Amino acid sequence: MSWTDERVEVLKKMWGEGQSASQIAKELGGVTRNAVIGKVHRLGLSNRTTTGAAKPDAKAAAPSAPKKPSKPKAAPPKAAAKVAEPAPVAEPETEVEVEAKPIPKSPARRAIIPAGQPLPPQPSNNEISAEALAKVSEIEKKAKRLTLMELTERTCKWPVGDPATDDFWFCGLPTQSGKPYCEAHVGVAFQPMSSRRDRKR
DNA sequence: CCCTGATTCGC
DNA sequence: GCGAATCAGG
Repeated sequence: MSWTDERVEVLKKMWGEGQSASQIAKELGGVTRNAVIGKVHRLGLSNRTTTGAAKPDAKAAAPSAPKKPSKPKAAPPKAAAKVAEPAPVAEPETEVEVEAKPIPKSPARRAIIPAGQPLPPQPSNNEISAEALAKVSEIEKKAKRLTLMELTERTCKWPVGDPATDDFWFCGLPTQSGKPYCEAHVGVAFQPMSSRRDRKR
């Protein structure tokens, strides 16, 4: 695989969105996360302040080559700008000036749940600790939002949203330990059967 | 152990 | 330029 313009585009986009290198690699396919990281660095976009990492001195000591500030090249000859630019169909338009940039987000709410389908383990307001619930909604902001295909053995499989809706995804955060869910979701998924007071014993 | 990104260096 | 190997941190 090679770094075509499209692939670089995806790389830039996802990296900008804060996706991890491994996720980007999976998305692109045919490359490892190392490749992605290498490319990211070569492209010059690196800083993102996530997990600390940067040890110039370790095994191979070759510190005599400082950084060279990349030259700001402007005006790439290649036609770019295809990001979400739909339908270049021939249009009898007289004005090309269309600066209307509506938010691409159009949540068409239609929460329709197929009857008879077992609902996902969404936390009902039962006896789940308020803390756990709060924690859940908290981490859902940071969820990886994986699709079904992207789930692995160690990604949280907690479903979020309605399966019948567009915004349905899986948490995707790292599982805590052999559990199918991340820490926060484990908290609400596995209730320590508390309500079971020793009835007759 | 799992993950993360950073760096080096042979290709 | 590329990315596996390696390192280092969480």
